[in-house]
Amino acid sequence: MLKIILRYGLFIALLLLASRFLDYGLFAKLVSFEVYVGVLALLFTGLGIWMGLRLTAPKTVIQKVRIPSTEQFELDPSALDKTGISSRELEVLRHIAEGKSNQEIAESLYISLSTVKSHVSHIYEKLDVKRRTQAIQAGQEKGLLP
Amino acid sequence: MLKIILRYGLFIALLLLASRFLDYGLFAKLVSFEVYVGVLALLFTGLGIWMGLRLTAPKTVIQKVRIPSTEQFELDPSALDKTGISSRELEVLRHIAEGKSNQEIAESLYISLSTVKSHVSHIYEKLDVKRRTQAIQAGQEKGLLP
DNA sequence: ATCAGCATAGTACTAAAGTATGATTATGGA
DNA sequence: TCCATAATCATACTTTAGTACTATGCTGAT
Repeated sequence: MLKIILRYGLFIALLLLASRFLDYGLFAKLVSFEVYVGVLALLFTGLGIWMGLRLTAPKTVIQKVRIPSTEQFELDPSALDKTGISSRELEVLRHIAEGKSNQEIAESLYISLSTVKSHVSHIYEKLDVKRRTQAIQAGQEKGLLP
Repeated sequence: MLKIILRYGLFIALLLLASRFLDYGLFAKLVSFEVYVGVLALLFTGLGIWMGLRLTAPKTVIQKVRIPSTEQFELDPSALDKTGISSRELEVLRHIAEGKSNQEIAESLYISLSTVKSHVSHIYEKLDVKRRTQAIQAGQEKGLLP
């Protein structure tokens, strides 16, 4: 940010220096003073636009960051007691919400498919649902999932 | 957009006219030519920045619209074009996100199970996923689902 | 008028998901 | 210490989900 401003200052200084050598006097016979000012105006307007975009670019980045995160999720601690979901079950539930298959969850957690199925069934009982898609919904509503 | 450009053109023209009356001659005894050019440069740079911001303002508006969508969901219309999801497919996707089985969706929409499966498969292709849980995720990320 | 895409439906198959039951080990709390 | 519960695993089974075709009628755009 500061670098850009410094560079820009340097650029202006250089232009002013240049104008001392290539000043209006040289163009006086070619173009009118008005045209000279006009060209200058357009030149610096373009520069301004470029600068403006450069300076506001960071804002865009901030907004790009904000959209995906939509605030940071934090687990509702009371939800665990209310539902009776254990820590391991919560872990499995999170993997379910990420769209993983039971097999993939098993591999992620280094446990067998049977164990995952067992956890999953318990989760369904505790959340009072019948399918994993419903478990995702229920988990979100109860503050177990983002 | 065009209005802004026209207004800007008019503004330049007025400035040029003004420069004819208040031209350098009047300031010659007060400031050097370099300073005159410098002031002009700064002036038009400022104008350029303002213009640049004006011209890129629509981008900001789009982002402002997307942020409150966290509270009240409204479908991102461009998401349909981007993904190629049809209206019927979107309907099915919504039922999936509600945790319904294919059979239940079929009954809700008064169509056969085959048709639901057909829609679901097309949804998976278009969202580039393999399971309904992933479809829910993708749908939310792409602005198709709340 | 043709053609791409949508919505519908079917069959046949494979792969996951889900249910039921039983068993072992470890652990924290009454 | 004993017991409930969590975490693990297994087997056998049923139900859904998902894939891969094929097919038909309809509509909107070229």
